[in-house]
Amino acid sequence: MAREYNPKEIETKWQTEWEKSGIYQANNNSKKPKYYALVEFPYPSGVGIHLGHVRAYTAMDIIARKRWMEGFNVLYPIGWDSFGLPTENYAIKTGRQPAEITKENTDNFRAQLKRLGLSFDWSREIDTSNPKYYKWTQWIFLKFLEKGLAYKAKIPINWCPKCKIGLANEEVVDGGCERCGTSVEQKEKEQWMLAITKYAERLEKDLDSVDYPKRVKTQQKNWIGRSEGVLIKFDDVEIFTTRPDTIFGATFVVVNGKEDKFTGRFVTNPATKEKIPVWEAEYVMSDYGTGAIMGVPADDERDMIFAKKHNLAIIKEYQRAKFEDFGKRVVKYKLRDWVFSRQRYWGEPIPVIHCDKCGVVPVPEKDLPVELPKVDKYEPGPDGESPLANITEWVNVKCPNCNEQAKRETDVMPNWAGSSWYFLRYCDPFNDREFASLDKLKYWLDGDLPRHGGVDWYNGGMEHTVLHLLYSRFWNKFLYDLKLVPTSEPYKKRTSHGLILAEGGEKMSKSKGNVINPDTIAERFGADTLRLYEMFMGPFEQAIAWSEDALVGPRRFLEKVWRLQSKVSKGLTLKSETLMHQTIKKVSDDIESMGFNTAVSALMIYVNALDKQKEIFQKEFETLILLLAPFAPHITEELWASLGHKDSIHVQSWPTYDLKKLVKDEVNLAVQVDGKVRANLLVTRSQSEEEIRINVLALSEVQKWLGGKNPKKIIMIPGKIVSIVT
RNA sequence: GCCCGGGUGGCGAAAUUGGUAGACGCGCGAGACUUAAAAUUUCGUGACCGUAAGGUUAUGUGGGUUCGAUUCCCACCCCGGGCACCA
Repeated sequence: MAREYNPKEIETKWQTEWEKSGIYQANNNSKKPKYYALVEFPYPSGVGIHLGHVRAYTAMDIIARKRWMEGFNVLYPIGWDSFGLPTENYAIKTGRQPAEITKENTDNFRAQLKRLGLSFDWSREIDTSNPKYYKWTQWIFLKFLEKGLAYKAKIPINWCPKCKIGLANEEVVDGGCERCGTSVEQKEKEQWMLAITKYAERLEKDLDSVDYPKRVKTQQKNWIGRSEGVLIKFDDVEIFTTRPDTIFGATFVVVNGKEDKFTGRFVTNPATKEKIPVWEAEYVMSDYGTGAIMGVPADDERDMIFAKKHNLAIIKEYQRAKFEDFGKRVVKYKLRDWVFSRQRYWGEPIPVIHCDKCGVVPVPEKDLPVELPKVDKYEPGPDGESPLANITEWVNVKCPNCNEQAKRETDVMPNWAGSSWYFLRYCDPFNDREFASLDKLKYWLDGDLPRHGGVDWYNGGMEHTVLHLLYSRFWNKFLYDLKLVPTSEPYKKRTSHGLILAEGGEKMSKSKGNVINPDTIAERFGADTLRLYEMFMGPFEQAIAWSEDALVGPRRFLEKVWRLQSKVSKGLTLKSETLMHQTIKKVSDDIESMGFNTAVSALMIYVNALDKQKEIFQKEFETLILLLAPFAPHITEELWASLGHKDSIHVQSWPTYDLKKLVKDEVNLAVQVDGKVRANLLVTRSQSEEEIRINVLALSEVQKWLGGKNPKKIIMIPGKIVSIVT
């Protein structure tokens, strides 16, 4: 009697074994071709990993494992994006140090991820809130400052007048402060900015050279919002338009304002020489173009609505102008510069010093990192400054230039900073002289092919396809211009996974109490079942609702695979040879296109066929578990060992298929009469079209539906369908 | 409001370039095994009419193109993601 399938026992056993042997460690000096597979590193929140992490990390794990089996030297790293607001808020609530909370959370995350049997190279773990890491985040900021791309500007922030604190958009609920409900005001504040708009053109253009899904490219393009137009002067009001050809139809001018109102002024339309009114309205954006537009109601839907609402003139027929008749061609972008300051504690301190004499002085490189001091209280400064402003012994320093009394900058960076370059650090995670050595970056990012270089495959959430992706492309391009990284684009290929929703289709959230802990599931069903289920549950790119009931399907499947081993015998004749080759092809192709649900389904079909056989030959069974290994690494390792193999299944070669053995000789042809299937006909590959045509017309069902009439037309699609039109 | 996706049985879904809609799995029904239950296993399972053979109908709604539409086009409805200080 064979042993029962006991996932808990074998999963712990093999996880320990793999950790000991270090089989997933990337090699910096390998003769094999390299492969860099990347997933978005998690924000280590207090609630632990969620099902979405399992989905994304398992998917990339399958790809990484397949690459190992295909003979690549794989880098599949992981780390922690650990600065951020929730940890700071939790620290305020509990009176504990954010660093201490982060340590607890990352320890928990690490243990949870390890229990899933992911093939991460844990020897390269990084953490954005570790001073050894953020030293380099600060260093990169100083480069931005040095090149004039970091600057200060007055920007309105959300301000709670009662708490005297700047609020994140997320902390504003229905226009009020999340904590006290007081109406939020806009307050102008000096903020550090990064000039991402200087890179707008390249960020847009270079999308052509990368392999991103179309919808991701479209999202990025729309966000950058490139438009070609002209600047035209209506007297002293300069407008921007992408449709200068419609200028003869312009009956009013609109500038940005809080509410719709007539300014009382008139300006001259340079085309018609008519005097037209200047209005204010909210629909015209102050920070796009010149903040003023010409209103052409006949050609623009929004202008039409505005004209009708306020009884403005509408000219329906007018002369078309040439593009540059009345102004000069310019390119404008919707993209705005990046507000890089946060008046918070738990982020990278911005490494500059303010000196009355010298102005803004960068912290010298030898003094990096500017470490976060420990604090006891997180109250903001009197004018809404960061809590750091209250720590006088930290704030007061000598100016590195003139040695006079000076003050540290107390703003910290946004959470996006650390994640804008982390993929570079993985290539050389413990370097203390540079953020990463160019040699190592060249090896892992294909330095010789700048147009095609970068991380080989980067998967992450749909919710990051605009901001994080754009920010990290920007940082990479900046570093590329300084010749510090080898490729102009950071990621060769990007894919995105869909969200996992709660049962019933709602978003999972702590407040709704519908969050499912992957640990509980792994405990009850096994990590292999959880992995397999998340791959099987639906299309990877789409949002999907969790269903606990459906979990038993993959579990039963694994038990069936487990039972098959008792029927394995040595033998040469393969009973399911065609199906075996089809399965190899289907699973191999589907993994590449992230069609994991159909890959699992193909494995199920193969297993069902093997299950019906009296005996299974070793090659049929080994092919099965090799194909299954990336999905369910523990059970397949155990079965592989049970067959008597001494080395791991995860270092074996990926199965290959024989093209000649993929197709059967006979095909079932559907026969349609007037668009409806009325009969079927079995044909062989050697039969001619004419022969098939005669056989089809001789079918009794076809005769019946023709009712004695002659067909007008017969359309033949080889191997698929014959369509008869009467 | 703006930008990007999606809508197919009781449920999750599949369907190559426009070519037999519903693979695979869950659930459900009937049978086998069992003292019984669980597990396993066999068969069935979109809806409607019919004892059956068979027929009709069906991919969010309405229209169009086509021998043929889940797939292409137009209009509408509903759901999800993002909107720059959540990560």
